[in-house]
Amino acid sequence: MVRASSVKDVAARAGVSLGTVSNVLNRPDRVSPQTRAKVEQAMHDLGFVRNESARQLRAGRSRTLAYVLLDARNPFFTDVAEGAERAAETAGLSLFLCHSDNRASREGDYLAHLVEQRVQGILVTPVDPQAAVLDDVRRNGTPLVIVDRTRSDDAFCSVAVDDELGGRLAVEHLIERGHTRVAFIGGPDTIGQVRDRLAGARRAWAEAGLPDDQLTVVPTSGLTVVEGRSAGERVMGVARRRRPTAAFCANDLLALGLLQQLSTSGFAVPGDLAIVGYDDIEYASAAAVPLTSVRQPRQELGQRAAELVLDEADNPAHLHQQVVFTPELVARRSTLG
Amino acid sequence: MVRASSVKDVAARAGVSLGTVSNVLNRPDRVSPQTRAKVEQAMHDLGFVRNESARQLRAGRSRTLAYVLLDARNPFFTDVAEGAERAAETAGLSLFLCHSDNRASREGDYLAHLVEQRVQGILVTPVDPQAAVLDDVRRNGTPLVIVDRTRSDDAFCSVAVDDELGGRLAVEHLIERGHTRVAFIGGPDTIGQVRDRLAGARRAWAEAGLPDDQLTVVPTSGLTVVEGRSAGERVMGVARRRRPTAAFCANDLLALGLLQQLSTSGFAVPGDLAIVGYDDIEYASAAAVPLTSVRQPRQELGQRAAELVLDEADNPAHLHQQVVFTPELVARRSTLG
DNA sequence: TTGTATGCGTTATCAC
DNA sequence: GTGATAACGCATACAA
Repeated sequence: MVRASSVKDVAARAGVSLGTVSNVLNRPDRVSPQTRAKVEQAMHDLGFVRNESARQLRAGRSRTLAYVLLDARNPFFTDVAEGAERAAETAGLSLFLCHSDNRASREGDYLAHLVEQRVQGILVTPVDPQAAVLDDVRRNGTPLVIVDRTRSDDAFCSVAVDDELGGRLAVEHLIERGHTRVAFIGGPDTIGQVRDRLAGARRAWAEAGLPDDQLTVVPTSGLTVVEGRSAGERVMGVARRRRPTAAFCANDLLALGLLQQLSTSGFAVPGDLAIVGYDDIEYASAAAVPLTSVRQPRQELGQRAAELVLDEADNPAHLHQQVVFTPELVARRSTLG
Repeated sequence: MVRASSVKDVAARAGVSLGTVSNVLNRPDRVSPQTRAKVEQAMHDLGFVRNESARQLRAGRSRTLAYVLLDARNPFFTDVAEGAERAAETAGLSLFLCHSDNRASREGDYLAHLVEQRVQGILVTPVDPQAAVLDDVRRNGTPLVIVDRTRSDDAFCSVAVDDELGGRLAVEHLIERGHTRVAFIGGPDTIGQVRDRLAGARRAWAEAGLPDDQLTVVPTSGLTVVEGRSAGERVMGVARRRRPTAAFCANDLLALGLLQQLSTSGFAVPGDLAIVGYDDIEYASAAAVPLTSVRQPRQELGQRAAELVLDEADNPAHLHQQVVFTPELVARRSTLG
């Protein structure tokens, strides 16, 4: 096909005016059945497809949302995306995914492009929630919602999950199961999520009246399977009578690595060490010993974010809000034996 | 911000004509430094952002590519996307990801929207490579490349990996390691990839002069961890002297499930059963026993696909081509002991 | 019911 | 070096 055909071409072929073709497209009831048939035939013959750019230029707004995410490989984000997708579908919009791959430059490129495209709204899990690029988007009038991060000011809507509560839930569960020596495995503490989960854990520990030094921190340099294995070696290297009887991992990948290391070394889970993970990714329940984990309402997170961005786009009286979801503990064999 | 500002607004504020503003944007060398400074100042003051729709309407083409993929949760596809992303970045384009989630209807919606947007090109791993929706895209003049699937006709460019060769590599490796009773684990055989990998395995088996009935097929109803575990129970339930000494799994998730089942039941890998997986996903090398696996050049797949779609968009003499990449066996402890 | 004219924001061509 | 103007494809207000 040399050139896509336009309403003008359709009009010519159907022997009607350009306005009539437009009416067939947008107010078919105002067109007589015969004329409509003629026009539709012509559209079919020519393989006519609306030009969205022209439409959008005229309408002043587009029919798409976008989610700029940090890591497409992390099931957490794809689940969030799934929730956003559903909300978009309901609103008759398309959702495009943009993978920043944790790189600020790529995130910036995407945001700039999306603003130029005049998308209806942007969801973003930013590399840095404080970064000025986000304010630039706002200045240019594109609605934006921050997902799974929060920002000190309230210049944007945001949706997140209460990580401190998540940490608390994990540790309270372990305390209930009778553990009095627990390891927190996670890091680096530059990650806000890690800090908050640990803070919640500590608070629960203190409230139970347990001595500070029996909740030990085993730092990792990342939230990966490999780091989990290495942490496992450190934890199990401790003399038995001083060794923790349970571990709370800052995410499931760490927990899976830990689990692997233990079974390789002949330790029993939860007999020698009980384990709680975080995120409840699919692999958590599919692990050799199904993992107890803290579940975040991922799809709801995405769905709510999309709803907020649409409200900001449509509702002149829109007010920014910070939505915080409640996590939930899912108990499985790794703590229940 | 009530309304985004346009070149006209900028021109008014800078006290120049609209054409000059355009020159500043597109041919800055034709504008005197003073004028340019004035205009740039005005753009800054107003927070001017180019309207991509108008630009695109004028130019007749957009500056984006899209990849419509089946399953954002599968690391295979996200790696393909990563490769495409790199190629897009090199060409100064943005790549949008569209997640069809294996649903033909959503795939259709996305394709329609992308055609209306007049994107420069579409990469797609389709639910059904033969489906007519793909031809519709072509009829409307949007370049399209099929990724990781092939089609009987050659109406499109496609990039894929030689699955039959992959199956052959896996089985040849096991034969070299001295195995003479092997299980192929995978299914359902409605999936072309599964059929091809098995076909390759059978061919290698026959060429080695081994008896047909010593390559047994253990069917699964999906390519998941859970299915892998259940297959493990079936394989290891066989009396020892008739039991396979090695298994070739149609993908890594199956292999991981199998591995879990074995270690839970006290079997040794590769001592009691050697395992070869397929895809070489990240978790394969991070498994308790690192997995031997067949690696596909995922990023190259995406990169090449993007290059092909750009060639189709730019080059009038473009010819469709079917690119088939060669897989590679990565040997690790699960077969080497 | 159908046709005509206008403008959305940008770019490029052509005078000045 | 700068400014006026037409065109991209569509949707709408209005005229016929």
